[in-house]
Amino acid sequence: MDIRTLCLGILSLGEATGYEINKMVAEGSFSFFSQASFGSIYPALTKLTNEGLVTCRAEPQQKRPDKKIYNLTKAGRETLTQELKRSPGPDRNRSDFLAAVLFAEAVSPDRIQDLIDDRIYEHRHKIAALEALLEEDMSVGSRFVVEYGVAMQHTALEYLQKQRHIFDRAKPQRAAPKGEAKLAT
Amino acid sequence: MDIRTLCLGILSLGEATGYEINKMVAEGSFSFFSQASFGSIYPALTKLTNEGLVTCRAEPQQKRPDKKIYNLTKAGRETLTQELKRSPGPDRNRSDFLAAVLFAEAVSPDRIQDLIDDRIYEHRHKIAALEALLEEDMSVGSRFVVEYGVAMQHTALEYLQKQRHIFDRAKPQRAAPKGEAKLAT
DNA sequence: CCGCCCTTATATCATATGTATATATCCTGC
DNA sequence: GCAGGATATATACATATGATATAAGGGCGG
Repeated sequence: MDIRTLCLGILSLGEATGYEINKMVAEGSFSFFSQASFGSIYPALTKLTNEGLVTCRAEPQQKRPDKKIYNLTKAGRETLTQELKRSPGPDRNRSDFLAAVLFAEAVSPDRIQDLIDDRIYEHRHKIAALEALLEEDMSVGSRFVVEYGVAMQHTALEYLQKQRHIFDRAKPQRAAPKGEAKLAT
Repeated sequence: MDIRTLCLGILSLGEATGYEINKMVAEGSFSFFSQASFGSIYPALTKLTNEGLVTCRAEPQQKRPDKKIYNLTKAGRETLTQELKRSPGPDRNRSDFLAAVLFAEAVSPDRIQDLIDDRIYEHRHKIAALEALLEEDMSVGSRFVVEYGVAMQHTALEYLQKQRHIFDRAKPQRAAPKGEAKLAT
């Protein structure tokens, strides 16, 4: 799903400005499954406006750039519906933490415990933040997504707590993990 | 973590060609936490070679382009070690599935059950593939990463199985999930 | 037994995206 | 009183993705 479709989807839930979309994606409940920034959101909204998939209404503000409030058009809603008919691509998870653990094993094994302990601390904070968010009112879909996030965070936390000692006496290992197995799909 | 550092990390586990690195990242145990393709790997290796962080040795082949086998240099190993001293950035998870569920709620609620059922099917396959992979020999770090993946897949599967009916009678909802809550970090 | 697709192996190009910065003002906390 | 963050848009630059090119061999179905 590209940023254009993401913007279409967010606007299907109600009008918004580019700034608000960025906030939702960067820190709101959308931050679980998407990621985008000004540099991609503003151009995407401009393009969508030119293509007639969204409308843009400027609201003047004092001593500040005009708010540009975007709304989905009928054509935009149809484009989104078409897009959702296609089966979603696979998840793409990027974790510098897991990479760091795997590489630290070969290069600086002393670092692994710190890496894991810091991560446990972060998971606890994230879980607290998500559970606070769940107190608020939200749609069935939003709650589904946030609770999904909570479940994943809990699993990661428990895994790290259980496994944190497995590297204790491990010597640096040089055996290359092979990529033969067909996991992808 | 950029692709350059990823390549450095993979090469710290043993020499490899660009093609092999791609395979590891696309389908091997690295596919859990990273992703990259030819278009980024080949330029990264070329740049690393020019900077003296890796060496490149060409191995002639018959009727096929020469294999270019890359090795980490001492400088490369030091650069990687330095990089690993910095605390890893937050995970970035992109899930078209979760986005589709959230957006389908507003635009085509009938689609949600199919989306979830397809996803349950995919999770079961992925778990089977990962458990097969665990039968093989691998380093402590690789096993740590793959088992982490299995745990996450199990949680996602169970969550979907438990929650798959919550959308049953849900009407399309328009309430915009707000991005106010401070989750990010 | 012929075509089609997959694998091996490199490489590049157009486009999409992320990072950092620019601009300008107000508010909050120290 | 001032640093830093929030509000709000925008763009330049570097990097990443996805598709395509080249070239040959093997396997499999029709």
